[in-house]
Amino acid sequence: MKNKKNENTESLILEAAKSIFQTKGMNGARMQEIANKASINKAMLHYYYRSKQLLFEAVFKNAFSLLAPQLNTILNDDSSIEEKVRNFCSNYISFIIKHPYLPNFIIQELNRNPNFILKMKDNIGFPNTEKFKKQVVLEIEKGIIKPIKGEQLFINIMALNVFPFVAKPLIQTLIDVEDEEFEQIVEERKTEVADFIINSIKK
Amino acid sequence: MKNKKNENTESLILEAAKSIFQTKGMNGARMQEIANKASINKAMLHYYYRSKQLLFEAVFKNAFSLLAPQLNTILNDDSSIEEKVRNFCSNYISFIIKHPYLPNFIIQELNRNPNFILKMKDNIGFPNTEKFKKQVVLEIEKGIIKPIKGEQLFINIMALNVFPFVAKPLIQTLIDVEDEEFEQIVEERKTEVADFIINSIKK
DNA sequence: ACATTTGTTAACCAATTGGTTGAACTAATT
DNA sequence: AATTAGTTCAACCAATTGGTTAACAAATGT
Repeated sequence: MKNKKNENTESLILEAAKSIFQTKGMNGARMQEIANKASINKAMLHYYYRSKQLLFEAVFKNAFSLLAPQLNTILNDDSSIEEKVRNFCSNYISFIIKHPYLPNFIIQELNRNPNFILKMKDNIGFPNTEKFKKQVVLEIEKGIIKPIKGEQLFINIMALNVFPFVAKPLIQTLIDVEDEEFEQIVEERKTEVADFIINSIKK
Repeated sequence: MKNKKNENTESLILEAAKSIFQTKGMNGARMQEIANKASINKAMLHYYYRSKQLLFEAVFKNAFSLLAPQLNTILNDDSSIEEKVRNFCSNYISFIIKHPYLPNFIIQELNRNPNFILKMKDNIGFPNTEKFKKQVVLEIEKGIIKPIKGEQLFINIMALNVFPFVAKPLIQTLIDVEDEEFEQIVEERKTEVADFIINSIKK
């Protein structure tokens, strides 16, 4: 076997890189800062990941592979729209509270380099909205929910869940609350958002 | 009087800086690139704005002063909640279509430096949600709308309007549509979002 | 035991980048 | 015409930064 430090160092680097990239972005992150965080020499970053770009891509893929399964719960689950919405809002907000920088990181870096997501699309497990859209059509036909395009409903669900995390500094200042109260408001949204959506679409 | 080129160059720089900063952010922007865009020498940027930081702040304030009045329409207007929501969704989405990079720019840079917004707070015209919150309480008492916290309703309105622009690359890939169709979906949201909100809160 | 591979570091390098300088240019003012 | 004040530029500078190198240390295999 190899040096046992090997695996240790590699994941140590990834963890440090995750933390720096997710808070400062590709452009704001410094290789030296990542090395410091991992308590190793800067040359090691290149030894294990060759370049800043490749290290960044490793972090990004790692982040996206964490997010994708969350989205798939609402897209591929077999329960009713109402159940899915209630489940998703609660679980997804819990998930983001645990990974607060994640959605913003992904959104920001995809804006910086939009065709970067194409590399992800090939992976199995990449979220697909087809099943969800069909289900929306079906429940409308059955008279369970009011007419709405699947795409619009999906965007609304995402927006209501994710936006408070992405725009936290702006929103927090606009509604003039401190951290503690903001966290409480976000916590409330686990059910608040679900109710808001169901109220709107349920017949 | 001074050289008449003066004012011209200064606003030329601001326009170029706006374009570069809003697409690449503070960290991604290069002074040389801004100078190129303005077709002037790099030294001129420092002659008129002293430093990258100050040039950036000028751009940021400019952007924020464009956004603030938009928010104030829904916060300070005297019409009913329903009217305000319908008006705001239509006007705000039209506004962002004209300035597509603006919301993301503001959100991104506030995440990078959260206490930057405090400098804005002093300015008159900084959006304040007090009146809106009172109106929500009032319309609930009158039985016009269902119970909901003003803060939550405000966050929902913002989220549904802004999120598609902020997360465009992600959403567009997830729902698998090309630019043209995405623009059409966004256009639909001028009324779609308003209906969605009203449906949810109207008694 | 010894050679080879793998892991780690300090020092170094070339390119980039924000910022400065001093001279040249322009247009009012005296 | 000379002076003055503001404007513009080419060249330069120091610091930062991603990346490399060469030597050393620690495992591993034979």
